[in-house]
Amino acid sequence: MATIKDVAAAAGVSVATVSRVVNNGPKVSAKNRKLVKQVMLDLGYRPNANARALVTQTNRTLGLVFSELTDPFFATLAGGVEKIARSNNIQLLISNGLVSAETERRAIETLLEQRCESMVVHSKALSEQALIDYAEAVPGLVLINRYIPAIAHRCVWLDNQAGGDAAARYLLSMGHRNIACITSNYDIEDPRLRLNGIQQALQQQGLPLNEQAIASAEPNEIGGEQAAQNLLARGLNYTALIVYNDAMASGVISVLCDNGYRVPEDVSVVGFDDVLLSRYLRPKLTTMRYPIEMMAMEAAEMALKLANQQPVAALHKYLPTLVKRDSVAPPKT
Amino acid sequence: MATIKDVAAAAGVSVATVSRVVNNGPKVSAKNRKLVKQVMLDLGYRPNANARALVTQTNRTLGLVFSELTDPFFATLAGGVEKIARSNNIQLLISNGLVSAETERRAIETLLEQRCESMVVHSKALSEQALIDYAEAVPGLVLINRYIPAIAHRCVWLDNQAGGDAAARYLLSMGHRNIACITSNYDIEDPRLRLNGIQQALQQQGLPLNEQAIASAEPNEIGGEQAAQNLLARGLNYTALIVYNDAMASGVISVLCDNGYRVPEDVSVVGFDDVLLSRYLRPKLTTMRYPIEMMAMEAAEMALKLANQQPVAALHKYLPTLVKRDSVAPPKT
DNA sequence: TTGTACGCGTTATCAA
DNA sequence: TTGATAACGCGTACAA
Repeated sequence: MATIKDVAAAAGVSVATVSRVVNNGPKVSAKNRKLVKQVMLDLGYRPNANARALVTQTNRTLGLVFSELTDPFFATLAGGVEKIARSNNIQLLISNGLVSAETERRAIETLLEQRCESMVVHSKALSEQALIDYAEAVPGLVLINRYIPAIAHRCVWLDNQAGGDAAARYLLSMGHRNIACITSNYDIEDPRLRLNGIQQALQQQGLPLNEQAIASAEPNEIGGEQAAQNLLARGLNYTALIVYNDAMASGVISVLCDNGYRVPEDVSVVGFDDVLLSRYLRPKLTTMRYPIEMMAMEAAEMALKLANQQPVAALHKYLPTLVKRDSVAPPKT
Repeated sequence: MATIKDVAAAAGVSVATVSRVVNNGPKVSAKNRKLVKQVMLDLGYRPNANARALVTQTNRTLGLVFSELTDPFFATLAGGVEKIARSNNIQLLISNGLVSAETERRAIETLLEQRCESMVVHSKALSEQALIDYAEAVPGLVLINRYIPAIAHRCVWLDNQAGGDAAARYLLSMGHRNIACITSNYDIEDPRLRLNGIQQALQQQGLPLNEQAIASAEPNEIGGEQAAQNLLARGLNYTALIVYNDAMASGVISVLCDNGYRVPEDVSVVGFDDVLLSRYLRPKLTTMRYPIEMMAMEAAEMALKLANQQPVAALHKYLPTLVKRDSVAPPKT
């Protein structure tokens, strides 16, 4: 591929002049500008971003580390980040963190090697200290969906416990007393916090949430099917189910229907996330809205600002809100 | 951030030695190797990928240009590419092409400036000639979901016409004679080809496909709803609908249900893509499977190989296959 | 086994 | 308005 030298030689000018026209520099004669532009076109010249990054010490790149492109929830997250990157003319570099601490670390390291000045990181497995260290090393790093007090202003997160609480309260207010949970079997804090919230709401009514009433599996459609089957196998006598996310909920409803249970007449179901899917399930899914796109956009904007030494607000906490649709009804009496 | 010089100075060795241990070079004493490694750790040294790319003339980066991270179909595509990139230890650079020729061009140009040696490109708006030119300039470029005869070996694509044909044939074989289409209003070849296939199958039975029986809208859930409403407004007297994709189909079914039509008892519906969603819709959606993840993986592998001057097969054509689920039944007589 | 020095493609400084 | 030229951080002949 043609370099700036090739262009300079072919145009009979110095590399400095070429560089000036490339960067719309001020001091270059109209004649030369036109000439150089033509030569660039002829030679198919494109400035080498690597060389440029080397000397300018900045590469207009936003790194995103997260786990699963294919999951609608994460896709929405990535979409939000991408929007901000694009509107700021910033390249998007994606690094997959899967779920393990080791891969998450590698994902961040890779981004570090690329010297991308801003990053939004979705990390569940890395320790708080590790993340704090990274945040210190990279001014433009912001955490999404995780709250670490020591670096609170670098975190954009959702109050999961409040979400669990709100879901449970809603069901209670509808008259449900036999409530079961289907949760994620990932060893991260989100499911624990949501469960805490649920438990708290139930306890306030003097209702326990015992082990028997909790089934866990992978947080996707298949997992939802499995967990629902397990619950069924134990003899289902609950009137309502709080499910970890909408993907699982779709699997749950599917199994419920296949086994002759009507939703919501026999069993009510509440999801979490409000992924697009939930509007097209039948019945339409009642769920806790997780404003992930907005959060992702804010995280990306923060990352860009921080990398530019601009200040950001101190608190970026979001609350899930209840979206009432058709999957909840009062229990049969 | 610490450079190789810093490390060399701190360790009291030359940059060459440091470089050797970074790259696991052969000739360096165990003592020095250990020493340097320790210093790198202390200083938090990370090799600068830009500088490295500059000298090695390769940056282990795979560029992906496509339109919509948020769309499950494209998310699956991106997921396939990501898998291959990750398993080959290659960075993923994402460039958004939206739908216009101009943005698609810019997306590719950006990747070009990054000097990523392999790219998988999903371009619908760019002209054949423009893509041929790019393919010539970048040996590791492969096109996905598009077929250009002149560079056939660089294309991974689906036979859309065969898909339309198969869907229509299936409906015909079930006894349907009044078939309508809901299609995408994007000005690209895919909807045209699928429609051609449908028309061809119908004509073989002496059935016309007139304008009245075609409604178009954006290829997503909302678009599906709108198109279905339009069809309804015209007075729906069809027994079966072939819909451009599963997302639209979910919107279509939703509107149908809301208006008292039962699927499939009153109206049969066939989708396209076999996105995960289709398994969780009620009724489960009968659809044409678009093996997009497999195709994306192949495209990524090809791109990597081509960038490495390794040969690839001449033909990469895929056929959609019918997935029978519950949204099609014989017409009422 | 180790170190010196050049070049990768740019930008930016300083003279001219 | 233009042109030499010194960085930027790294890999790698080549020499020691």
